Amino acid sequence: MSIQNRRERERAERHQLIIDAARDLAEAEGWDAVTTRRLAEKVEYSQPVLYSHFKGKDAIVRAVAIQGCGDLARVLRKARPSRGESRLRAAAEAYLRFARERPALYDAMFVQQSDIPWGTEEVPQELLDAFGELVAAVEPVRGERHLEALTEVFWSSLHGIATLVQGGRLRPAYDDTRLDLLLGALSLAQHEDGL
Amino acid sequence: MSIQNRRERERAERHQLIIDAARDLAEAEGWDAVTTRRLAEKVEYSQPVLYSHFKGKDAIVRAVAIQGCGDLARVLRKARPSRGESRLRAAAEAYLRFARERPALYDAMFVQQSDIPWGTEEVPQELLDAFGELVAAVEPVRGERHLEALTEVFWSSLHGIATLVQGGRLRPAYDDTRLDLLLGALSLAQHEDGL
DNA sequence: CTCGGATGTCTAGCGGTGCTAGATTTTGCG
DNA sequence: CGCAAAATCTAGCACCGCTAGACATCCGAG
Repeated sequence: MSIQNRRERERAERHQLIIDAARDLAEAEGWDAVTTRRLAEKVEYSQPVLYSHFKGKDAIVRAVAIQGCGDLARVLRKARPSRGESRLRAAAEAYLRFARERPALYDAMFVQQSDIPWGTEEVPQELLDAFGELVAAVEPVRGERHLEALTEVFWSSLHGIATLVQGGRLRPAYDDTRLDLLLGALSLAQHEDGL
Repeated sequence: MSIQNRRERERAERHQLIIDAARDLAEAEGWDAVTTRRLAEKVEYSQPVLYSHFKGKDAIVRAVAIQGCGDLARVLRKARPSRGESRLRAAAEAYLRFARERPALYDAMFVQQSDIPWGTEEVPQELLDAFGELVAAVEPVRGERHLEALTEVFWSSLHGIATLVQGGRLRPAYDDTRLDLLLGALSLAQHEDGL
């Protein structure tokens, strides 16, 4: 009984150790550097141990991605607008900061294709949480518009900006103007001049 | 002299043959299926021939991507609004259709990271053309806003939608509503009710 | 305390990848 | 024809994800 528990606990710890090592290695050197050999060396076990925890390399990346969604949800929840700032802007800035500061993690979450069931069935709770935070940020400006679809537009725009910036495909000089324009467009406020 | 010309011509033809084969193979079976061995087999040469034309596999993908930008530019140029439709909508629909119908090509162009100099120096003309078409589509709704930055927002939103839809991360049921909301937000027109 | 089976871990290897050195064939000219 | 030069191929390297089977460790029964 207790022995069983100890083994399960140790196993769970090692499971998390693998996930952390994969994420750290990816953030330090990119996902190309995350090979099963290097990962095994980093956790100080041989390769087959990885496969006793995960079905394959993809499953490890998937685990990193899902936990990353949890991180993103937390970041968005803590993103509260400073005085005079809209909640929408606070969320947008937090989202883009997350993508900028943790590009490899963001890549695993939303760029690399994976068989995470984003569809209707069995969506990870972490992703629902993150999306829920975006919904909450959009709600104040929703007006008469469809809340979930509008949130998808908001998310898509942020995602597009994040990935195109990361790839060096947008001009850094426009970073601020671009965000202002997006927030102005999504808000119901009539586009005031002078910006 | 003439022999030289003939050789150069044959070489150019084979250069293009490789690019076409890579694109076709990617569109048929995904980029994972594009290995140097399979590609060499498809063009009926051995692997080293590929390396006499391109520095490496990345360079082949890059060539495919750049020519894809030319395709996109052409598609956007031909996208003329039907009666009652805004030019912005025509461009958006053409862009999303391109991404949907040629996902592998789109992936090479804007998702896979590459060292194409998107920055200031030496941007491929094809990309400038494509971006120019987007600028032209945005111009009518620009108002007092910064044209290039607004176009970047438009592009980013389309790109975000295209990639998230491709990854199955957005709900297909909202496809139409989502686009309506985006176009409504970007247009200066006050968001009319009933949609 | 010993021993045997279950559990856990490792070594070694398979078929694949991108890429390249050196051998080999083809080419075109004197 | 003979032969240099150009073009092309064969064969191999180091690495990849993954796994079968050998080996080590552990725990409980006698």
